[in-house]
Amino acid sequence: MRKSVGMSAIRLLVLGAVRQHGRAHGYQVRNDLEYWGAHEWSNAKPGSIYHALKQMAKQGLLVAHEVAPSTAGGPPRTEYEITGQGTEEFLALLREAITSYDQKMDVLSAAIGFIVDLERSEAVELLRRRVAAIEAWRMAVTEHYTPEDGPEVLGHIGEIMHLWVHSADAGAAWTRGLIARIEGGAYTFAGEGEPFVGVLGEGEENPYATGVPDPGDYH
Amino acid sequence: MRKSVGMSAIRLLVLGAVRQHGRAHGYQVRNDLEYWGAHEWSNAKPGSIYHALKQMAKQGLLVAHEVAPSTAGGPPRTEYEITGQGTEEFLALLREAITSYDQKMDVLSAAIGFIVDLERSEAVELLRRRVAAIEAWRMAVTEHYTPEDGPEVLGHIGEIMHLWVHSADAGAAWTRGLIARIEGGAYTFAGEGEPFVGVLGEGEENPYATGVPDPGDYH
DNA sequence: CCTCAAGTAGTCAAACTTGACTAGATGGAG
DNA sequence: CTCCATCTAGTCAAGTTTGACTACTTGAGG
Repeated sequence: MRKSVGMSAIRLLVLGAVRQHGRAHGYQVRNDLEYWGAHEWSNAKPGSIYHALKQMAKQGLLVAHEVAPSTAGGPPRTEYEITGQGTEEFLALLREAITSYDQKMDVLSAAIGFIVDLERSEAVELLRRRVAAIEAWRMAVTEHYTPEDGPEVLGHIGEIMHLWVHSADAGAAWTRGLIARIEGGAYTFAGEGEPFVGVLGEGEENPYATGVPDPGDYH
Repeated sequence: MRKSVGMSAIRLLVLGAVRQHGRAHGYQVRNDLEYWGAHEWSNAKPGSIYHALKQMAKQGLLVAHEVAPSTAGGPPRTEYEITGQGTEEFLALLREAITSYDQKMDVLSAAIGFIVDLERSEAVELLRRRVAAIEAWRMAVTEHYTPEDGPEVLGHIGEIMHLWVHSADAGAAWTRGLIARIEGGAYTFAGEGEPFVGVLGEGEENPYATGVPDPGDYH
C-alpha cells in the first residue's frame, strides 16, 4: 500500500488528461491543459507537466513507452499510459479534491474538470460533503478567532479573517449552485451515454490557446 | 537597479515582520507569522521562512548579524535588520500585492496585514485600483470564454470559469467593504499616531498559536 | 539531584516549480 | 531553392517549498 501523496493540481490534471486519451505524450497533455485554460488557473507549465509525468511513471501510476520519432516534427516523444494503480490514485485524488475544503482553487478547478468521470449521484454526494466541510471550517475559525475582549483587539488583522470567511461563503454558495444544476440534469456523467469530449482531436485547433492576459497584468 | 522578483507571500511577510521589529531573528519572525495566523493561509513554514531570510540577506534587502548564543535556550541565532533597499522592496511588494488581482489570496492576506503601514488615502486609492483590476479581468475573461455557439459547447468545463468569476466577484465585494470601513475611519494608518501593535512582546504568549485545524482536515 | 517534556532555534535532503533554452521539421514568401 | 518564422517536443539549471530532523536549554516533578 503506497503512502498517499499530498494534493496537487498538476498530478490530478496530468493523470486525468492521460486517462482521457488512454495513451498520451507530454505535449498532448500540455495541449489539453491549455485547452482547458489550466495554464490560467494552475501552475500547469511545461516543466511541471513533464516532471509530473516522469515522477508518476517512477511511482507506477503511469507506464512510459519509448516511441519512435514524432509524426509531426520535433524530437522523438515518450508516450504514457495509465496503470490500474494510476486510475485508483486518480479517483482518490478526484474525490478528495471535491470533498475537502482547502481553499486552493486550482485543485478544485482541476477536479471540476473531471467531475463527470464520477456518477451523478456520487458527484452530488461529494459536493454536499464539501459544503458541510466549508461550514465546519467556518464555524471553527470564527469561534477560534473571536477574542473574548471583542473583535476590536484584532485591529486590521481581523480583516484577513474576514476575507477568508467571505470567500469561504462564496465558495459554499457556488457549490450549492453547482449541486442544483447537477441535480437539475445538467451535464453528462459516467454511465449516462455519450460523454462530453474535453480533449482536442488530432489536428483540431484550440480556440482558447491565447488571448486572456495573465491575471497579474491587471493592476 | 535590481530586477524586481516575482510576487510571493513569504517575502512580503518576512520582510514586513523584520521591519516591525527593526531587528529580528528567524524564530521571532516565525512566531509573529504564527500569531497572525499566517501558517493557516500561506506557506509560512520554518524552512520557507529561514530560506527567505537567507535569500533576502544575499540580495541586500536584509543584513545578517551573527549573534551570541540564545538568551532563552536553543542554538545561537542570527539576527536580521532591514536595509534601505529592503524597505523600498517591502513597500513595492505591498503596493503591488494590494493593487493587482492575481487571485492568490495568500499574497493579498499578507498585504492586508501591512496595509496600515501606508497612509490612509493611499490605501484607499490602491484598493480602488484593485476593484478596477478585478472588474477588468472579469470583463476580459467573460468575453474571451464566451463561445459564439452559445455557452453549452463548453459543457461542465464552463463551471470552472464560473467558479473563478464567482470568486472574483466575492473578492471585489469584500474589497468594496474594506474601502468603506477604511473611509469610515476604521484602524490606525501611518502618520495617525499610536499604531496598532501586531507583534508579540517579549514573553507574551500567543493566544492563536494552535487550535484551528488545518483546512485540509475538513472533509 | 535526576529526568524528561516542552520550548528554542535552526538545518537538511528530497521534491517541486519556473522560465529559458535546445533542436528538428514544416511550410510559405521571395 | 533558400530563408526564416512557427510548430513540435522536450530538457535543464536555478530557485523554492516541504516536512522531518537535530541539538541545546529550561523548569517542573519525583
